[in-house]
Amino acid sequence: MEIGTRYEPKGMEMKWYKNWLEKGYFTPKGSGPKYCIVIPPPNITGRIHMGHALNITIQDILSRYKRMQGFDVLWLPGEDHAGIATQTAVEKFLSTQGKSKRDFSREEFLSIVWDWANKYRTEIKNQIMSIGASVDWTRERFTLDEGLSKAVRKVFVELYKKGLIYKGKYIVNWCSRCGTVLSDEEVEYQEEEGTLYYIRYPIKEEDDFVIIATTRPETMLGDTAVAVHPSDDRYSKYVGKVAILPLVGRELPIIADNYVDPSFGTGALKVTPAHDPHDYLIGQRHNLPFVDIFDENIVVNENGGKFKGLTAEQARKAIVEELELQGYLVKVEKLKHSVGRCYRCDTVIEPRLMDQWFVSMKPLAKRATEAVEQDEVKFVPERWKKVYLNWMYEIRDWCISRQLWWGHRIPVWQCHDCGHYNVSESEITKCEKCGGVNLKQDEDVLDTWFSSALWPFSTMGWPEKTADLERYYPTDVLVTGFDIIFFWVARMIMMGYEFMNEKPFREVYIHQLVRDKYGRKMSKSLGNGIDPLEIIDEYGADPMRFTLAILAAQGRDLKLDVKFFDTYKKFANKIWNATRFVLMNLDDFEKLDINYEELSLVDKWILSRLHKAIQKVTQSLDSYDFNIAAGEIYNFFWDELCDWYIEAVKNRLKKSHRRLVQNILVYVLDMSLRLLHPFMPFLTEELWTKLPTSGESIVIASWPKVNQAFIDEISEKRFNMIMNIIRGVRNIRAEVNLPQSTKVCTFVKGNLSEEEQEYIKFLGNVEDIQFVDQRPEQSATAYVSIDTEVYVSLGALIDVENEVVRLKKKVEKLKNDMEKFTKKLSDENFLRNAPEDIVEETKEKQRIFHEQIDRIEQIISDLEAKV
RNA sequence: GGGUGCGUAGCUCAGAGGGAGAGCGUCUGCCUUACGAGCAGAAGGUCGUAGGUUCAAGUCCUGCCGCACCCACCA
Repeated sequence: MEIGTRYEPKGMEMKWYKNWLEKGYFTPKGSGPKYCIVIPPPNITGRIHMGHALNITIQDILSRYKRMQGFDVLWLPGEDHAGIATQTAVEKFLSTQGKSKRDFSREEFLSIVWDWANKYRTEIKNQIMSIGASVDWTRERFTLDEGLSKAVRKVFVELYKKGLIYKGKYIVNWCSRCGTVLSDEEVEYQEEEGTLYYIRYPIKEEDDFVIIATTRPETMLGDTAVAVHPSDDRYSKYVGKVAILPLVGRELPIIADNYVDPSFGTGALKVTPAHDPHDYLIGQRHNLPFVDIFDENIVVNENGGKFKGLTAEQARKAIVEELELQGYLVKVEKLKHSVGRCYRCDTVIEPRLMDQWFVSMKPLAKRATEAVEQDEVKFVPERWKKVYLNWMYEIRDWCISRQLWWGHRIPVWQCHDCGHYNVSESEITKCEKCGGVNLKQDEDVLDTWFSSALWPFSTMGWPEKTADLERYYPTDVLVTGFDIIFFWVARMIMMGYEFMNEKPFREVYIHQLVRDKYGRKMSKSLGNGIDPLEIIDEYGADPMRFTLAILAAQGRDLKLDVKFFDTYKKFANKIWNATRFVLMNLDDFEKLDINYEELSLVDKWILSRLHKAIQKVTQSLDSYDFNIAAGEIYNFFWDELCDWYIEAVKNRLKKSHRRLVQNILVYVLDMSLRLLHPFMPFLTEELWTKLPTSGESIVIASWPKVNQAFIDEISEKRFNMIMNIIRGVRNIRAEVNLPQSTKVCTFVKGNLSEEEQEYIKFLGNVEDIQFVDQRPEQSATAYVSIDTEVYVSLGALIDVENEVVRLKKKVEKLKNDMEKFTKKLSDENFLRNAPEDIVEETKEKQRIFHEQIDRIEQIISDLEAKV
């Protein structure tokens, strides 16, 4: 069968993907041992990025590997409606058309977002397909599907009934751009250079004052107290007195509270209970008034008097000017402090006192914490366990209401007559408490992560008792990045135990974050993103996948440089051409029952190497060491199979060994392609199906098993020697500047079989091998071991001085290496304490070095005698 | 303040108790009929630093120096 001369991924990939879908390989059969992964649903905000590509590649490697191992694999796909992110994206889109959300009713706006969602879902689906993901599309889910929405409502209602959901007025994080509150996790803190303002607050009816320090002078409009530490002598005389708020005139009690740090600023704190979480607590403790000075756009409201209508920033400027003018401003200092910003739009977060819905987390956290402590749910790499646990130990309540339109509307109908919250899974028209019909559903939607938390079971049909839940829950592994351990992983574990009474997954594999080649986060603003679709287009999905896999060591970051893709595209091409070579030599192929004893040395060598590779790849995949698995197959295929085995058998294919060699080649190639398939599904399918021994599809081919009978240390050792002899011969040619195409003659002291001589002649480009008792004149030393020495006849080309220098260098190196062993062996403690096999091994190595050095030194002194 | 990870070849990174590895880059040869997206050969490292454990330390422990990051606090 003929194939083209170059690896060309275009066209080939989608052809196979369609074929796989038609054959239904990705839909599990529903019987036998199962393996299940649910995909982390991508947001429908746009294109997938490299992080998704890595995430999907890893899951696909696992899925395909397990499928080949005979597991009934379900990899369940879907997308996330991504509340804030999507609404922001749509609003941005509308603004390019000169429109805004306010131009539409809620229903109209939602219909626009639904169009958007449908469009991007299709696009993302295509993108996932183009990577080659073997997901079961017949089970695709979306977080806003009716079924999943039902699950969301049921969970809300049940948590409410258990008293784990409550509504209350607390300080929350407000993003004025998004127009919604955020959970604590959605706020990202950054160190920023700020200013600390020292302001004089006069004492009422006294000619005295206290100085407070603040980074946010504008919030003084909402001050309702001044606080000092109870044991701060500097201020004890003021406690109980009243300060006058400059510019405003409000009377502020001076109170003592332990929260105040006497060493910060002046040790006196202005208390703004409505705009700072700590001040809020102080306000509660001391029963202070709460004065909210901002509206929803963080513009000063009527409580700000003459500053009304100014943004926070403008207000700060105006207030500072005014303070200075009136002599209240004492001094300003630079101060580094951290500022919270919205994780979606980077707007500065304003703490505000608002009435919101919360989930009480401590009760939910209990089992989810124990489960991870006891490794019922295991983190890989293990260090993330600690990160998870630390967060769980300190868990705080979760603000789940969002002032958005896009999402799951909160299933609460408040009665206008009696104020009762009617919490219900379905629309309610009559108040269950007072019977009134004046009900209004809560305007807010739920945090997008609320539905994500249910993903492992809601996608399988919960709350119905479905066959899928029965069979596939709990899932086997969750593959995700560390950045969403708190957002998502922790919450899934909590919800899984709460509603399924069972963990959602046995293991959590945490992979790296993909960064650019300088280690920076890939972002739109930096323009340093690498678009997986462009990479697929230019290099192919298989090389991209292989690149990501081989870089996926268990670290924190994956620094990605586009040039890596080129390297592994070359590898794909190598696989392509190696297969092409094999196929070109199969015109008269006939399958043989191979008798191992009949095999030649190279055959035994490659089979041994193959089975060791099978072992290593299998073990590495079992432990999520994708980089090791990929590296192993890369080296085996390129170095051993292509550069040695195929090179060696080129000659043998012409001879009477042809049949046998064809069979070994096909076998080794077949097994190699299977090992490669999880990494490079398209290429391996394309090539494997062309092999004479192949079946219907490599997707459903069985995973290679290690056959101990093929592991043959003796043949490996012997062929290793042959390789070293050949390298030695080539080396000498390079040393004396002979082209490798120049045939040379060699002399051998020792024993080599006919077959071994054949390899040396063919691969070393050696014309003739003569056996001798000692080194002949005018020859260079290519190889020296205890029982075998190989010399290359150079005739007049030999430069004795050069040869001496070369050998001396070699001896030097050998001596250096031997030194370590000699040292060890002369150490009594080593001999006494080291395990016997190590001592023996060391002695043996030392002996080998010693003899080699002896031999070469003798050769050197012979040569020197002649000069 | 609490925690995590990382310092190994010029670059990017593997390796985690017994002779320092890969890819890229560099240098030298090769128009060898599968592949120049290739083949052969070579140069290049006191494994951040100081101690400790051990017969034996890139590898385990401790301190230090650098670089990232997470959590909490930040008037």
